Amino acid sequence: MIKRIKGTNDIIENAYIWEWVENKFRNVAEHFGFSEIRTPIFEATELFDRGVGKETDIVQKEMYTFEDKGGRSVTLRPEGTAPVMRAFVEYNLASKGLPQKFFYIGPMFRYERPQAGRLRQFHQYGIELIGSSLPIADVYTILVAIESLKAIGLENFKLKINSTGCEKCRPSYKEALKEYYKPLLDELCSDCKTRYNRNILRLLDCKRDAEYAKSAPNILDYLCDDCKVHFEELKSLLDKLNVEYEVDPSIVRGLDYYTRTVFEIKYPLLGAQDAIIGGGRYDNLVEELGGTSTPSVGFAAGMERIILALKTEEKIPSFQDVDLYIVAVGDDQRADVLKIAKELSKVLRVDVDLMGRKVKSQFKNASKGNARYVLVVGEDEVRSGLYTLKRMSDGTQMRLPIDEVVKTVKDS
RNA sequence: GUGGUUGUAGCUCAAUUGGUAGAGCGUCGGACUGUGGAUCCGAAUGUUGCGGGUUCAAGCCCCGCCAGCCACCCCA
Repeated sequence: MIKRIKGTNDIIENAYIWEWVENKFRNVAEHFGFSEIRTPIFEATELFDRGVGKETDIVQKEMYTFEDKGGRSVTLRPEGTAPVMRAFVEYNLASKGLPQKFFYIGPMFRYERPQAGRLRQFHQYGIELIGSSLPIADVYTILVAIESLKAIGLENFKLKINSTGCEKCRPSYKEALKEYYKPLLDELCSDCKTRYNRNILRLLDCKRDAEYAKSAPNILDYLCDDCKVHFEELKSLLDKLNVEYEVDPSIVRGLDYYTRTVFEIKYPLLGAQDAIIGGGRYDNLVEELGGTSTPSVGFAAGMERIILALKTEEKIPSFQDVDLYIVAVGDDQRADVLKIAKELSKVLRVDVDLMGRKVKSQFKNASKGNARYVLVVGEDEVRSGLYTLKRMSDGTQMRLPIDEVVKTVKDS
């Protein structure tokens, strides 16, 4: 038997949940003035090397990279921001005026060890707000994130924010961290030892060495004046909007492009993979990709994790499969049933028996499929034009002409 | 990539000191020849995750692989 690839999923009975969540998110993004962008699933490898950062774990060990038949190095996208920004630069979208606001929903690929809430093909919903350096843009982005979660009825999530500074102040902070950790180096875990040189910021969110991180220097004490003002304004705006948040200096994103604001929305009930949204500001990314410097903010939301969270709150709506199941009493009525189904399918969700079942089994089938109504088509009905309509919730029956049937089913 | 743990019917699980695989649910059919969700009766279904080894005999013991889950790691 051929089985699915490790770390991938087939969405079979839950597809309607996905559709429902996607529609809610799409709707929120559009109501905040974002328009959808669809970029390719694979890109030149160089895009992620430069955008996400060569030293990041994503690029170092998690990308699906291969050579195509033309000898190009190609990579299945591990995240959505770099491709959107590539398109922004490639089509010179800045010329249409700023800001540009995009959202996307689609599959991403990372070669990781799978576990619940972490897949090799997973799906993200995200937005990019391109062109504004002001804190109101950060807040707007955070609002879209929160309103998206609220739109699907999610409640037990927590917003955490932090600032990672900019190219002016981050170096001095990194120095301070190196000073702090230098004498501790021997006691750190092996991962942290390599991170010490490669990306010292990541020492802060290591779970094993969390104790050391507690008394480590705090980035907020090292911010330059501009970054400090930006962060203060962000917080005061959030306060004015009554958005609850927690400042958490251990929030360090794993992608190199972040500057200043970073935030995470956590859903603690999910266990180890509890970050359902991650985002922040990336003021240098456009320039890194060869465009003219354009400050931007955005976030990415993990669809699988959000749907898991939704399940813990039992907020998933039930799905009504069928409005009207049309029963053929005898084989002579099969064609009549098809004819009626063809017409009514224009306005109702209909279903019919395709297995040659007897009346009783057709009813059983209608029940199983949660049909709200059953229409019985027998010799009598065809002759008189008066069809038997049964409401399944209480079993009441009536005889009606077809247009009355449609009206009754639609109006209830 | 590291460590731990699990893998038996579509699902949840059972199978004595190794003795040749079973129950509930679900599916399908019948009781009810034009009426569902209840009840009763009946039926079908497994290369015991895969491959090898030990043994007269392996679901059970041993080795390898694969997959799921948990933690690390990573991050959404």
